[in-house]
Amino acid sequence: MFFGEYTYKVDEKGRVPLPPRFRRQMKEGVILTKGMGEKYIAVYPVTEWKRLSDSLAAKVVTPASLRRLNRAIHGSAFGASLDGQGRIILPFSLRDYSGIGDAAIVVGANNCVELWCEGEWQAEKKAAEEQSSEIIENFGE
Amino acid sequence: MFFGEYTYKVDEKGRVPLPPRFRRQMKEGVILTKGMGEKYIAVYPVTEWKRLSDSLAAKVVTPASLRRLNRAIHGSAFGASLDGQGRIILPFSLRDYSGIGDAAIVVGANNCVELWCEGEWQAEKKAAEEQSSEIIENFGE
DNA sequence: AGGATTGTGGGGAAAAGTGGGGAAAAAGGG
DNA sequence: CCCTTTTTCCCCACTTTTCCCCACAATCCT
Repeated sequence: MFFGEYTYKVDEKGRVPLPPRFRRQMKEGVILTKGMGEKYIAVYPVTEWKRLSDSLAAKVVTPASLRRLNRAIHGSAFGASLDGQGRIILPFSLRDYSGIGDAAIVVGANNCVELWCEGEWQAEKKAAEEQSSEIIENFGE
Repeated sequence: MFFGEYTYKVDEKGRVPLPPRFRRQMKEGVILTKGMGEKYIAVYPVTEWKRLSDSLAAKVVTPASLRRLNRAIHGSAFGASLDGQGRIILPFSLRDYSGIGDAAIVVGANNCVELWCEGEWQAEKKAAEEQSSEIIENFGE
């Protein structure tokens, strides 16, 4: 279970530290992918990734749209592991996609960790705030 | 069950004592989140937080808004535990959000504890006072 | 009044953030 | 095919921050 919001620098080599609390669950390595929908980088522990990947494989036989999703997800996936300081290296293609420059917002999102650039993250938070207030209002029913 | 209103100082390191009566229920650690709607910090015992988190996951249906709500809730949640003196450390982002400076109002609110800054708390109390009479009138139905 | 508990503050050890150097591996050219 | 150049990756080191413990003073309870 991941939660919390942290800000880290990205050094010249494209390395980003992950919060110490997250590291134990990522000892076995991680998978980096493009986020779905919004522009961020998703970081899955390998065990969690396998779960998702398997559940997708079970459904992928017929529908073309699912095959396409499957291809998109796996095609842009990178394996990575933490170095001695608990950092991962971001492939350039993902850094470019997400807009992350020399700083990254690291967000715990339950079963995965998300990396955002400052601007996109602010916009997302604002959007979430507007949307969630209405969800919460209707929550009692 | 938490109730009562207390005022504590926040020291230079961002530490706030919790009332001794609350501490036993928080031995296992707590989760700090932004309050919903008004600007305060909510403090949940971990067991209570899991209950809420689960019931929320069960209710939300559509994937897009689920992702966003999931992110909003987990992203603004922080784990913490009491030190030897019964204090917790407030992350800077939450202190900033709530407007809490060097003093905090600690309010027991049944299943969680709320931390308010002086100004917001006075405004909230006043608003509650004006509304409460009519709320109570309609409560039986 | 005395003891125990609590609010408040600070100091020191440990860990985390950040940056850089060097060895191994990969790529490229002769 | 081998040597040179570049890139990658791992380890080391420094600085800052965090966290845990101890200490004093005020308050509450008996």
